[in-house]
Parts: sequence; C-alpha cells; structure tokens
Amino acid sequence: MSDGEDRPARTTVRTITDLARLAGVSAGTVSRALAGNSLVNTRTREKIVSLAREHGFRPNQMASGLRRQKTGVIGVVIPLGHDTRQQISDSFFMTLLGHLADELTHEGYDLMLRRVVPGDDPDWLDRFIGSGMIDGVIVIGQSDQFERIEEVADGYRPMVVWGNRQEGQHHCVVGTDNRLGGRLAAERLVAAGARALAFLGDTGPMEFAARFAGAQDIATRRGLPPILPLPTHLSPDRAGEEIARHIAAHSGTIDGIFAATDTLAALCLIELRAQGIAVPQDVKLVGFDDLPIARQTVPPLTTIRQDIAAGARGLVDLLLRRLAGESTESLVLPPELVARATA
Amino acid sequence: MSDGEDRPARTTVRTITDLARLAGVSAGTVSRALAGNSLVNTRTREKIVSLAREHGFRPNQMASGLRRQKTGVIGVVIPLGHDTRQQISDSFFMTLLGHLADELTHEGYDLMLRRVVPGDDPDWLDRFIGSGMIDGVIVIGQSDQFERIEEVADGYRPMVVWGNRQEGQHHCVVGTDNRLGGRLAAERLVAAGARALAFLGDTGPMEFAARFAGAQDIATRRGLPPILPLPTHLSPDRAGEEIARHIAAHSGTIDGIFAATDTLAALCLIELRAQGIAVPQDVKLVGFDDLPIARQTVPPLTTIRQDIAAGARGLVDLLLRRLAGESTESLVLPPELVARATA
DNA sequence: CCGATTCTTGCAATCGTTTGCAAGTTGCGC
DNA sequence: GCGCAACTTGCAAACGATTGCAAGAATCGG
Repeated sequence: MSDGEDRPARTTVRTITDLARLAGVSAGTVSRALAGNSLVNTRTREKIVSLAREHGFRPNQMASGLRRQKTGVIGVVIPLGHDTRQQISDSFFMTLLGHLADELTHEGYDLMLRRVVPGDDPDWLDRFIGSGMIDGVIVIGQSDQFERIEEVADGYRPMVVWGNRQEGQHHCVVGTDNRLGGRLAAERLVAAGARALAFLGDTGPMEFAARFAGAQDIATRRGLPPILPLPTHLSPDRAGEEIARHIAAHSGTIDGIFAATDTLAALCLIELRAQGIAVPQDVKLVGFDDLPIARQTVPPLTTIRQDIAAGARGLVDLLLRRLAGESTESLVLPPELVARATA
Repeated sequence: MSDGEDRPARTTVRTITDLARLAGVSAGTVSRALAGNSLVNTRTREKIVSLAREHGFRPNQMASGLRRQKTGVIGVVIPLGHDTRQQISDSFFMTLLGHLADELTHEGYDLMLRRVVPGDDPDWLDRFIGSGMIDGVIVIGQSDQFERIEEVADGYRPMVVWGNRQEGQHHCVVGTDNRLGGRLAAERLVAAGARALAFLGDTGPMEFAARFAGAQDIATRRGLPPILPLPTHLSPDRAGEEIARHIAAHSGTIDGIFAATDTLAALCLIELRAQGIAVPQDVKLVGFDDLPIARQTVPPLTTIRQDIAAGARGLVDLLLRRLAGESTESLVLPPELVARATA
C-alpha cells in the first residue's frame, strides 16, 4: 500500500466539463456515463469512470439538485416550543436522531438538521420546506405547533411527524400510544399499592398531556382521587429544584409518582432519597421512555418503554413512501411496561 | 395590467421570475430587493418584499447556492471507525451535536449531518467535501482516521476536527487535553488511597489512548505498578457483560478504576454493587466527561469534566474564521476534576 | 435649457449538471 | 449497394438565482 509514486501534474478537474475535455467527449456524455446510463458505449463509459476516479472528481450536488429538482436530502427539524434548552439534555430526541441518521444514510439520503424556536419565527416550517434544499421533512415533536403543522400538511405531502396522534388530524404521524402508556404506568402504580397518584412533568405538550390523561383514566376507573399534576421544566438544572420543592410540599400525601420521562424520574429518585423517602416502600415511581439511564438508577427504574429504533424506521419508511406518491396512514407504536424495582 | 394569459393559479409563486411578473419588474430587481440591496428604489423594494411575504415566496437555496458558490450549510460528519453502534448510545457526541446545532443556527448556518463507516468507504471525507453541498466541515472524532484527515487537511482549509491534538499535526483540532485529564483522574485515585489502578475502556481510539497515557504518567511518577487496561466496547449492552467479567476476574487485586467515559463508569458502578464491592471503600472510581448521568449515580460519580458547550463554540468559531480566510491554531481545552463521592 | 451626475432598472451571462432532440455511425438484411 | 434499425454522441435548453454592465430616468448645477 505504498503511494510514493509521483503524480503527473494533476490538472484540477472540478466540473463535468473539465472531465469531458480530458476524455475528449462532451459534457453530456460524461454525465450519462457517470450516471451509469446505458445510452453510452461501454468502453467510453469505462474510460470516463476511471478518469473520474483518478482525478477524484465528484459531481456538484447543488447543480445536480437544481436541475433534477431533487436533492437527496431529508430535513429533520426540532421545534423548541416550550423549553429552549430542552434538546441539549433530552437524550430521547438525540437517540431518535441517531437512529434517523442510520436509517436515512442506509436509504441513501443525507440529513439536514435544523433547530427552530417557533416563537421567534412563526414561519419555521414553510421556510424549511420552501428552501428547495430538501426533498422531504421529518418533524421531531409537535411541541405546541400542532395547528401550524396541520396547516402545512394539506399542501405538502412529503412530511412525517413524530408525536401524538389526534382524532381526525391531517398530518402523518408516528409515535407511541401515549395514553395507553399512561394507563400502563398508573395500573402498575396501583397494582404496587399506590392510591394517591401524582404526575411529574408539564402537561402542556401533547405527548405529556396524553400520558397524563391515560393515567387519569385508571385513577377514575379505580375510584381513586384525581391525579395531582406536578409541573416542571425539562432541563435538569431547573427541574431538580422544582422537583425538590414538589416533594417537600406533598411528601406523606402521595404514594405513587408517574414521571413524564425517565430523565425526570431519575432526578426525582435522587430527591426522594435526599429527603429520606424510600422507593418503592414509601413511594412508588414509574418513568417513561426506557432510556439507558433507567437501568442504571438505584434502585433500577420501572418504566414505560418506547421503541425508538422502530419509531425511526417508521418515520423513514413512511416518508419514503410519501415521496414515492403513496398516501400513508399514521403509525401508532405500542408502549410496553418494563418492570424493574421502583414500582 | 395583466399579460393577457388566463392563469387561474396565480397563488403559486415559486420562482423569483413569478414574483417579478407579479410586481411588474425584472427578476434581477426582485433578487436585489430581497437581498436588501441598496441599489433598488425604496418603494419598489417595499412593494416586492410585501408581495413576497404575501405569497410566502422563498428563494430556492439550491439555485442561489449554485450561483454564489456557497450554500450556507456546514457539514458535520461522524466517522464510526471502531464500533458502529457507538453513536446511538454515546450521549457525549449527541450532546456535542446539540450544541453545534445551536451555535451554527445562531451564526446563520444549517447543519448537514452524515454518519460514515470509513471501513466501507475509504473516500468518506473527500466525498463529503467534494459534494458541493457544504461550505465547510466539522469532523466529530478522529476515530482511527487520523491519517486520512491529515491528507485532506493540506488541500482543504474550512475543516475543523474534534479530537486529540498530536505533535506537529496539520489539521485544526479542538478538544480536551486528554492526557492532562488522565493525570487528574489518576492523581485523584491515588490521593483517595488507591494503589493498584485499572483503566476501563478500549485504548485504541486516540482520545482514550491519551487518557490512559496520562494516568500511566502518574502511576509511573508515584512508583505504582503499571495500569491494567480493561478493554470494552462502548455500546452498553456489550459493555455491561464485559465489565462484569473484568470485575470478577480482578476484584481484590485492584483498588482504583479510571473509566474512559461516564457511561462506562456508571455501568461499572452497577456491576461493582452487584458483586458486593463497596465504592469508594473497596474500590475508588473516576469517570470522564461529566455527563448528566454523573450526577445521578449512587453514589454520585467523581469525574473529569469536558466543557462540551465550550468545545462546540470553539469548533464553530474556528471554522468561521477559516472560512473567512484566517489560518487558525488548534484549541486545547482544560479538563477539570469534579469531585463527588466515588473517589 | 443643457450637460453631467446619480439613481434605478433591465438584460443577459453565469453557476454545473441533466436530458430531449437530432445528427452522425455502425451494422444488418435483402 | 441501399434502406432501416439500433447505437452513440453532441448540442443546447433547461433548473432558479445572482450580478456586471449599460441604458434609461431623474436630479442638479450653471
């Protein structure tokens, strides 16, 4: 593998025209040859291809995209409606993003990532779609932008959204059945002996609202008192304090906590321990997501699992089918109780 | 006045030419108006701008990029040399990515994310750079591709790499002083009373090798026996088992563990507890990164902090300066000991 | 009122690739 | 040797926005 050979003055060949001159053919022929187009003679093609390799030529994707009216890029946008700091810490979205990158790469697409703050730019979605840079878009999380997304959905097909499914909505969504997840969580708490339940987390975002509603379903069905909402932010620095305050205010009156995410549950566990409350003896706790951290808390966290990898596969699969012109139904994934030691 | 053609679909104004027709001016004028170019009369500009807003017109970024020879997109590439599954679980890279997205958005750039497996495609870096889609590139992690990156660095300026700094290297790098971090970790272990040290993690990747070397520096200086390497993979599923085996094999003979990352340290903590080994009484443990999880383990993890946000700022700052034609030095960030309860 | 400035605006070339069309070749059967 | 396919290839027009240049309009000093 020695490359000590002196390369003869390598003329820089940037454009397809440069390469055409070198090969003694026209630009059109080069284009066809590089595309593996059968219209071009085999020998000519081989010559061009080897010349291209030798000079490290790569066709300009901008020009190609402009002409073909497709870019080979899928936009992934994360609207930060509630808590601007959210993503940095929320490993759920990041994990989903990782899987999306896998899937899209595998399908030959590149991924263009954009974080937006809808409050600052109400036009965030149209701007991204209208940029001409992307063939389709995946929206990660509806945040508080449900209406905005609905508006766009009618006029723009290649869009799939991660989030919660609503009755009769227009946009194609992939997500966990959050309400069912909420039911599973509450059922587990109740089965473990809890009677006075609380929900830890902001009930504003659609997903969380559904989880809360599911838990409330069970409380109602069992004739338990209504579930107490304990709102928090998502960034760990702020959430820690807020949780501490909630626990201090309600310790003794609640014996079961359903946390909106594992991240919050883990923080909650720390605070409970700090305030001398035993889990699961004094208080039962169930999280949501089944992030890696759920396995590593002490005691390990009982939680509701979302299949993130399946979600990513679903998002990409549906998007590709929409790109191909199919019209697709939304995909609702079943959550799953993972019983560990906190409830 | 109308141009006489019957156009029922006057709502679709996709191109600058459509808008020009609507405004009764030429395409060039529209382009100038939208660019806020002072060459165009104020009244004309206002008319065009309001017309553009009204019809939701957005200039096509592909065409613009092609003509201006710049795209407003920065490529971020993650080479997966060692462990293909790595990224999914490694929240360090994901957190860095989040901060990068923040910084780049703030500077008006979009982010194109690409994951590559250099083993499958030795040409990964040139391919990305040569695509014409990006104005510059940030490489996250040198992986085992140091040489490849060096080769490219001489011919392509707008590239900055996250990783470890080597003596006399050509490419511009931002990263923590891993060797110093290793020293800090080992010093802490020794100060806490440990004498027989082990390093938990693969020593292949450059960053890890430097951390290991730093720890070894201290062991040598203090006349301690050489540090025992306990290699593992990074994905938690495989790492868990491997760690359990390591601990079982060496319990009793080692009393201080320096883990290559907090993720590994957290897993290690679980296994130590499972095998009845008390931390920090029987074994001291120090991690690396100071991820959120470090605060949430029981007991909380003593670790070496990398300032990820500062790293992201540095990467973007250096890249922008290189785009502006400056030539820049590498940036080495100081690690910091965060003393908690495991050592 | 004229010539010289200064503003505005349109024209047309350009970025690099793709692709419909037609011209040029070759081969083949008769 | 001719006519008709079947191949190859080149030409030139897109794709949509930007920008140098120059022409037309407006302004101004004398």
